[in-house]
Amino acid sequence: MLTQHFSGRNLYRVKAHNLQAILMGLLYENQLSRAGLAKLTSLSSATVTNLASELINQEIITEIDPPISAVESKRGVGRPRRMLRLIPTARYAVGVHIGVGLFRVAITNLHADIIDNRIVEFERLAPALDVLQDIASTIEELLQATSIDRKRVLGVGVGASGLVNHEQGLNVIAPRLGWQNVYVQEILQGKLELPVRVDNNVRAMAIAEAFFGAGRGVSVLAFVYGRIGVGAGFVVNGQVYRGSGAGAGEIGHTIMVPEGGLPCRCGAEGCLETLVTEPVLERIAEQLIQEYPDSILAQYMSQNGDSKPIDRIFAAARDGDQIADQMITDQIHYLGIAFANLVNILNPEMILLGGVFAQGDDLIRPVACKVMRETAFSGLADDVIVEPTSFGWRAGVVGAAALALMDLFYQRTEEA
Amino acid sequence: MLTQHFSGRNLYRVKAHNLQAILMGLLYENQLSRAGLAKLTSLSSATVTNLASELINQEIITEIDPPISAVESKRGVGRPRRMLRLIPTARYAVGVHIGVGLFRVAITNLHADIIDNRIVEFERLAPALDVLQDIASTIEELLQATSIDRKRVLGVGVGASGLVNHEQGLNVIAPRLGWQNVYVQEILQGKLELPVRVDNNVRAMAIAEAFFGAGRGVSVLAFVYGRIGVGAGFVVNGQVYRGSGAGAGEIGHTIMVPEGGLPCRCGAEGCLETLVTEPVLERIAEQLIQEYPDSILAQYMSQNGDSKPIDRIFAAARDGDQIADQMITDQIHYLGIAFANLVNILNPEMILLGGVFAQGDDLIRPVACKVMRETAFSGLADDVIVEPTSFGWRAGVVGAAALALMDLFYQRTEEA
DNA sequence: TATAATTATTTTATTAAATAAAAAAAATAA
DNA sequence: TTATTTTTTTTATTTAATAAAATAATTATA
Repeated sequence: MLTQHFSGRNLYRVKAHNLQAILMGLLYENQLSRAGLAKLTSLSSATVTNLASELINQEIITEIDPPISAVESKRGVGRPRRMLRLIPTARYAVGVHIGVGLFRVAITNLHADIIDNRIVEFERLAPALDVLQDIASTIEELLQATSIDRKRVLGVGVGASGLVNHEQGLNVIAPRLGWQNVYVQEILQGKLELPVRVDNNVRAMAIAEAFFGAGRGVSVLAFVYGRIGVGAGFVVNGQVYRGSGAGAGEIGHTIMVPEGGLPCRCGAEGCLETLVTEPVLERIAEQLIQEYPDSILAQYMSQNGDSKPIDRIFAAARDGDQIADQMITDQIHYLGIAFANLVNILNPEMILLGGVFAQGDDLIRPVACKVMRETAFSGLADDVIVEPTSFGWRAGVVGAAALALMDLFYQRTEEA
Repeated sequence: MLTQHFSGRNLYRVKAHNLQAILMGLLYENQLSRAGLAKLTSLSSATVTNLASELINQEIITEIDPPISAVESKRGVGRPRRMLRLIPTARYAVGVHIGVGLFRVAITNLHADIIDNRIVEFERLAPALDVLQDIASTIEELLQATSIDRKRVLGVGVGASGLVNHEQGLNVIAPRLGWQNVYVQEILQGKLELPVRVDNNVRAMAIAEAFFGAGRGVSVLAFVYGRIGVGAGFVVNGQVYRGSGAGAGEIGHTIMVPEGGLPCRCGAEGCLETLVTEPVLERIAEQLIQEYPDSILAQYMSQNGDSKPIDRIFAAARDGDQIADQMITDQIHYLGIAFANLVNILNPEMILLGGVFAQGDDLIRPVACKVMRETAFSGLADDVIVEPTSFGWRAGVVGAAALALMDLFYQRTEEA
């Protein structure tokens, strides 16, 4: 049952909320005077003074030394303001991104900047418990290596793939790992003496962007990630949108071709995932090089080297291969339609791209945007900002750390 | 810019919030003791006593007379609780549903029960100002007729069709009325001495269901309305979801057939609206009766009488016409896919149907549900509750009144 | 039947927190 | 030098919630 809108506000929760409003204000604006904070939060200046000095005593925020130069940007009459800012190293968070056969662990400061990180491979079908044990050990090792005071570590955020129930910290199903009903939060919390929060990894990336990346201040943000599957995460008015159960954002399984579409591993036919993922693009490229053995594409694909097939496809398209370019255009057309559908339903202000969509941004974005704007209802997509993720391949770990930062620091709701 | 999560909590806002938590609790539970309210809101019983007596003095809530009969349901030891409940007639709200060539006005009490209502036709392409003048006069007339004290009327809610910006009270575009950028709120507020709130009419219906109808207590509610077009409204955790601009819920223009779909009046091809609206079903029925002139469908369609063609189509299907039944199944198949897409993206707990979808509920719902459950990702739709609207044809006006009730009473956020 | 136990509500005194108003601080402008 | 302006801090006050105690109204039990 839903109880949010019945819940009263106790006084200590008011203070906690106001402290967090100040922290969020400083996170968002980077530096702000007490007067500026009072205006932003609509609290009185006296209250801001009090709350700020509390945060200064706790060494979470600090006054910035006044600029020595008199040639300061905009200086007016009156007592000069003293700017406040967060001390980014006051607290830390650990982020864990669980990929397919590989996990990444990073420790970040309050700005979600990575201090140090580890990448560890694991057997794709290893038991969940073994992988989680591995993760726990890696976190311990990372904490040792960075010699960060454990008391300053807020906790661990985990971005897992598949359906994840954030409230229960439960990875309901992760098809590609063969995981089912893994209580990640409980298990990891047992191994580490730290609070743990778990969410879907794409949702975590959306959180990172909404509070620490390109999506700061955006009212409705959609993050769309494509790799082996396609998923989306939404942040609405500074709140993560998770749906009623575990499963908002499964955009990869929206039906694009209701008749005669390719079968998807989910059982349905014509899902977006059958059209625009990394394996799909690779498979089509393989077919094309049979048909056009003299193309740049065929040449690039057969070369030796470390680069992944998808990178070669993008490289071929960039180097003028019409076949590859047309193939990408044809397939990404469907991504554009998916974006239009997203716009029609959710009306986001911004769509950010991750994974292969970010890797091939120069090839993918123009096509997807054009189709989206042509297709969406009555100019609804005209002002939608579409950009690649600001975190590159780090989106996963930064997202997981951001999840911990929001849940355990900036928007913490648990009782003291 | 987005400022919600920076805003501090002033003390008077705390009290206002707690008063509203009590009102929402009583709205939701119908009757509740002070102790029950304390538990629900997590406020102390002393606080509940104080706030409740304030509301009793204002004659907004009242104590229920204790049951005379000793054979009361569940009675335990201890001092018996005194139940509190809303006085539904303490305040009233006016709802206005602007349809195509027809508007409905109703006045409701705090439970969104209709006290009295009017239905007025207007020329479909009449200037917006004339229609709004008509609406204002009808409201005045209704207030006169019911002789309700104007001081007890909270305000007017308006459900308009097309894109509506709630914040600005602006009907951005209403294609079927030829309206563009009509400042409905400003105009009506000028004509009436009452606060006015405007929103999209389907969104208004969602609000009605979420707070006064079948969707009470539902975490994520989607209301899907079909008539001449198809639209949706969402209520998430007791908050209306409106998107970043005016346009969340334009589900009718999501693309169902990306290749070879029928052209839609919106310019795109293969929109849901080209497949499952009232005019589309009628058009296909017309074609079918050419082909099958001896069918029940043909017979019903050619009969004299007042009933609308769509009712005859449904009647034919109900009376065993295979042609009509198959046609409905074929078309509603797409509605099922649209539901699956909605489930994949938003993961609602409940989907409520309005308009033709409610009229033909017995024929439509089983098909749409079946397809939805078969198509949605990994059992995500298994627990989704699908039902027809609990307000029938009143959904529009009740929705508009509900909008006013929420904005101006139960969830009012404006400063005192 | 009297008394104990239980639960709900109200009252009283206290506490937490925000804030208005005044004061102080630190600059520029006249 | 003095006035003005703006920011910050301090002081006194106000608002609102709440803990604890008291009261009320019942059932259970001796």
